[in-house]
Amino acid sequence: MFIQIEPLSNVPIYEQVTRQIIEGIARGDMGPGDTLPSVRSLAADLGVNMHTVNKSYHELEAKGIITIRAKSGAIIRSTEERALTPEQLQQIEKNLKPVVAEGMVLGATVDQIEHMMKKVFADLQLPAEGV
Amino acid sequence: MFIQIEPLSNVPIYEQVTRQIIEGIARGDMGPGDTLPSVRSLAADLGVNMHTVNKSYHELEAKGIITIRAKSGAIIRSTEERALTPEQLQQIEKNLKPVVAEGMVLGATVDQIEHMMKKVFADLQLPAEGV
Amino acid sequence: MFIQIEPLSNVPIYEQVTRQIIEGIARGDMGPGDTLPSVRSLAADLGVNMHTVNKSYHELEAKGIITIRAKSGAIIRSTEERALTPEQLQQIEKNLKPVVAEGMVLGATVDQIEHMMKKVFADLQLPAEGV
Amino acid sequence: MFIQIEPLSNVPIYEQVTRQIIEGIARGDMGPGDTLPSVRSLAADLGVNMHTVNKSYHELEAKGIITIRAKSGAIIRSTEERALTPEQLQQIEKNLKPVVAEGMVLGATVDQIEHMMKKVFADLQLPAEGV
DNA sequence: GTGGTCTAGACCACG
DNA sequence: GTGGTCTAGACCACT
Repeated sequence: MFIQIEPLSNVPIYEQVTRQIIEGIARGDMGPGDTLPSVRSLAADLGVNMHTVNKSYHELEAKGIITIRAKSGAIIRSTEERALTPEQLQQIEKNLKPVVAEGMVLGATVDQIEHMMKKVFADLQLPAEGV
Repeated sequence: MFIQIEPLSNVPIYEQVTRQIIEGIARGDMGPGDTLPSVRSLAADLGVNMHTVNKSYHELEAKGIITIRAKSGAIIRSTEERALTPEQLQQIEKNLKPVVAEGMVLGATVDQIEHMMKKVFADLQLPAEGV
Repeated sequence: MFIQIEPLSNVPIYEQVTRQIIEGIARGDMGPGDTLPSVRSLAADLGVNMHTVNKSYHELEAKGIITIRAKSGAIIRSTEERALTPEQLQQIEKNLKPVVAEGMVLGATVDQIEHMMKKVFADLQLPAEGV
Repeated sequence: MFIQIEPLSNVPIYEQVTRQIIEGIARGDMGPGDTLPSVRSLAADLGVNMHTVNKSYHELEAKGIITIRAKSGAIIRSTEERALTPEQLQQIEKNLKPVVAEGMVLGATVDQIEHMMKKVFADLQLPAEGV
């Protein structure tokens, strides 16, 4: 598994797990239909408690990214199953805003921020169209 | 003051204050050399605890955005004073990444995310060059 | 067979089987004296484990709805054989209560809930007397 | 507090807590704006673990019935805030169905089931219009 | 072997 | 004092 935990981070461990699984899916490491490792095995891999991973999986389910089949495992949903609601788009904007604002205030130019954006797309192996 | 607190949000109040001050500066509502309201008056305005605003100001100072001078108040530093370090640029990328990744996995297209980016720039009254 | 399994549901598969057999009987698809398919054939039909169907049949027997005779199969009992005890009536009320209460708290009107009730009766092809 | 836990029940404790809080709200024991007891105090009252009550509260939040304000408490939302979606109405029907079907198969008449319905409404102190 | 539930007890951040 | 997070370890139900 490709997940790296930073125990000292302010970001809760379960949130770190959630994010890195999302990034793994975005990157194409895992895709729709694939099964996530069992909560216990992933917990053992990461050296964290089972409940921590469990919470992460339930967060992913709440976001509509995976489906948890009791006693059977967690499966990545297909993009078709996941409807992108206007609320979700708005949420993306809401999440983007403070990051951009802080960057600007710290002295970053629009160009620099867009360059960061390109790097993120590249890291997710996505074509950064027209950026 | 232009700050709106959402008491129901998961985001801590002090963090909401911090972000909105940053957005206010990015938007040009306030600029270098300006003095932030006193901790007490802002706390009274927002109806929150004094300690909450105090924590927010200290967070802004830690980010290098303001300077707190005992008794004379909190002053916004000029952009020249604030050096944009490579570490800070990297931090922006690090903050951008999970937002973008989640958007992609939820089914947003690169175009949609870039559109959100444009809206954020527009909201911050910044020219979105070449986007 | 008319049974549809939803593998993603939180409701255990054996419980889904049990409910749908009950609904089938209520709907009149099958009646007293009829024999349920063998555990093996139904399990094969549904693509589930034999034990799962077996558990469902034993649940139906415990509820007094069918009689399991070793080797000759599971037979639906007649309504006369099944005595409706006061305890069972009370159990119905107990099961109804949380459903109704949640509906009300979520903002449903009495009329809306009664309308749902009518739809359920209609779906079970029963005359909804005086509702 | 009016909650009674049945430790032997198949229904999980956290679910029993959830249901009885919902019934309490439906009954008018508590209303919009009221604060639920803290997870720790309710847990102590009921003789269960804090996490069990915590899970119940989060279930109530997911249903849209309460809002959890971190470090401040859980508040009952007003009915206006809670939009009754068509999905929720359909869910009520889906929950009602197996209960009614089982009643019918066990030999209950439509009248008897509607009588149970009346009793439930009465218990929730609601006018059972035209039933 | 899986996730679900539950307990006990700990430390932290927020207000 | 509140909820949030995390750990450790247990038993159960389902497949």
